[in-house]
Amino acid sequence: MDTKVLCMGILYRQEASGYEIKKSCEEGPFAHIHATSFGSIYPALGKLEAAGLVACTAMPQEKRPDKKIYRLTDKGRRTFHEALLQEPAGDRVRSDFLFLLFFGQLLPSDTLAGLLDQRIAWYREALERMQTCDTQNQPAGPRFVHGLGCSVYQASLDYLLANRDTLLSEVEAAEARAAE
Amino acid sequence: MDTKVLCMGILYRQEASGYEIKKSCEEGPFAHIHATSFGSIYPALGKLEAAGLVACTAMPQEKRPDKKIYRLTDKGRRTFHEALLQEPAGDRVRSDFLFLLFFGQLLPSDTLAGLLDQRIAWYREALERMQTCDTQNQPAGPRFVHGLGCSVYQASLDYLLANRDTLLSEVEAAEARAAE
DNA sequence: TTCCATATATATCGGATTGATATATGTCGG
DNA sequence: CCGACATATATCAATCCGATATATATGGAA
Repeated sequence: MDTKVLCMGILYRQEASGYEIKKSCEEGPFAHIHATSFGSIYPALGKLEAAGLVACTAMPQEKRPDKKIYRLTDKGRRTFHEALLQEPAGDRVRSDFLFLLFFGQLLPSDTLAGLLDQRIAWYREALERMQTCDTQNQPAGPRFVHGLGCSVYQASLDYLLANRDTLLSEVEAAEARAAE
Repeated sequence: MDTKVLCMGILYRQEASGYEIKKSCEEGPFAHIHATSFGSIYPALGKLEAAGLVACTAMPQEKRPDKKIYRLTDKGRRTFHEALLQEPAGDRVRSDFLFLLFFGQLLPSDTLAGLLDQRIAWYREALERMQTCDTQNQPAGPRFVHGLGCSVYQASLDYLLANRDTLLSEVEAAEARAAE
């Protein structure tokens, strides 16, 4: 499932520019589902247009670069439906945060505390944003995924709050022993 | 934080071959932390060796290709400690499963049911494996990350079990309406 | 028994992806 | 007034992914 299918999925719901597609993957409904970058999106849109799966209208904007609005064609819609029937690949997660925590006992304890507090703040903000967004008028799929996301983030936050101090005191104790 | 740092981290704990590093990222202690592939690991080990950060011993094996055991050098150890102080990049998640669920109302309901049940089974197996592994003798970092992983997976599983039937009946109802 | 899937083990390659950078300009706060 | 941030597209080197090649052993199914 590559960036082309991701773009088709976003355009399935509403037309958008490359910039707006990126935003959907960062703060919008696809945040925390599929990370991507401009370097993937623009080439993907180009290929989709060449294949007749999306169409593009340039919107001239005063004092800004033209905005190129893409929308899915009928052919694109059919192709997207077929793509949804492919067997999904396994999740791919890459978390520097978890990797660093894994080696937490090698870090200065204040660095570790900073890392934990930063993450706690991040989860709080993410949850607040997610809880204020209106899901009532959405189809069942987005509502389900949204609820799952909230549950998982809440569980992460709860765990961090419950275990932060224990971890820090263990690491501090190890630091004190090493300083002897 | 690229594959080189990942390899150094794994080799920090114990020496290993490229094959074993991959296994650490799939079933071992780094599963669900940092996904990677042979195509990244072998070149990374080559570069680390060229830079004198790891050393390699070829273990001739009867009836099998030589096993190349890598271990971290002192220089590698120092470099790894420095790498841990770098600001971590944000998590990168890519989940075909969540993407498909998002468009659940476009899928045949039996396909959707299969998707959900497969995932439920996957979480159950993952949790079982995780709960049987001994964490008592591990440092604070791995123990903390392990506990976090269990909490998050448990929350996902609970949500799926609690909401599976609701989602399916909503999608089935939509299917019935469409068939009219 | 033969066949096939799985496991051990390294390695490479094309194509996809990342993160940084370039190019413009507007806005908003200090 | 300046720097940070937002809008907007685009490209590029470095890196990464997934498939494939090369060997062989084991264990289960047909």
